[in-house]
Amino acid sequence: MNWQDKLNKEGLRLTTPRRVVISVLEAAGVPLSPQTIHQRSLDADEEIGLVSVYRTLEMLTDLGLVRRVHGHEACLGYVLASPGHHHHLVCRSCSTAVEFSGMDDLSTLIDHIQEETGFLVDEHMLQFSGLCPQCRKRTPHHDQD
Amino acid sequence: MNWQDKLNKEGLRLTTPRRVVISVLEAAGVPLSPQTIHQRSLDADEEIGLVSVYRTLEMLTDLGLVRRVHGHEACLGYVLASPGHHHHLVCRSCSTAVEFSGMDDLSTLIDHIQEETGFLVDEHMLQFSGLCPQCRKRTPHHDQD
DNA sequence: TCCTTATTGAAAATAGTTTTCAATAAGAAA
DNA sequence: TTTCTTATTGAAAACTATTTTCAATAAGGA
Ligand SMILES: [Mn+2]
Ligand SMILES: [Mn+2]
Ligand SMILES: [Zn+2]
Ligand SMILES: [Zn+2]
Repeated sequence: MNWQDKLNKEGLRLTTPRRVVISVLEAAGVPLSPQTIHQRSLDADEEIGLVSVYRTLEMLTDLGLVRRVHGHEACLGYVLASPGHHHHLVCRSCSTAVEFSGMDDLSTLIDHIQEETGFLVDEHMLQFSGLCPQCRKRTPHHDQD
Repeated sequence: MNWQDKLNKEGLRLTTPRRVVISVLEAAGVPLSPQTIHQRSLDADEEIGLVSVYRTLEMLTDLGLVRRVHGHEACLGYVLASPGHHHHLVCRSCSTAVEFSGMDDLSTLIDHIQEETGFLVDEHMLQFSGLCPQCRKRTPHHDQD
């Protein structure tokens, strides 16, 4: 299903600002902040308002089509996300972001935590960072620690 | 080692604002925002500046004595942290935060991700939320889903 | 007790995000 | 295609969070 249908199905309209935000995110493939998305759309001679960037990101996040990616310190930005439960792995050198599920290993961990703490665990946030294959080549090797 | 020594060891001074921030965090046991910490210190008749709260939190975070806790949407706040690598589990009802390590299960997951993606994974952020034992009792039961 | 300097806090500056509201344009219907 | 409804836009203002500046203060070693 294309973007037009995805939005119309929800009674939403595929407008120029929304088209532009989506295409900037598609072209980037790395997490981008609202400001950066806005700047890149201006660079592409698409004069949309920063407010619309915020509103589009919120809307797409609600639909599960975009996801926030966080670092230890702050929110790194927004990336297009495929539907369903998964997590992101971000390269600390070039910011390339890839998705993974990791369901099986995590459920083992969650079971252990529930037993140890007595908590009922129903939500989690998990993100990894490291070096992508390309950036590993450029960086001097370290032995695994 | 007490707080006095922990700070002096680094050439830092244990001042009134720092003492107050620490005692508010100790009394709370749940993640608190800078604003909340400031308000609670005023409530306790300790008139410190909000700026000092920010500066103290940054300093303690750098020393690894305090940790930021995040939700999917935003930063939930700061909690005292024991030294070393671990994660937090936060109750979505009463905000109680407990620590856990989960090293073993995670390293299995990390190995899988490294094999699948070719990334070198060297950092991660993992946080769980759910219901603590007390809050489970107060809440109508749901079967595990 | 003295002295050095790390630290404080009021104020201003900066940054990020949300609200408001009249004008506009998407897309369903005719 | 044209019309009509209303979801959406964007400039401006409001709001909130955080950082910087700098003269005054106080921590703690000497
Ligand atoms: Mn998961
Ligand atoms: Mn870990
Ligand atoms: Zn990379
Ligand atoms: Zn609870």
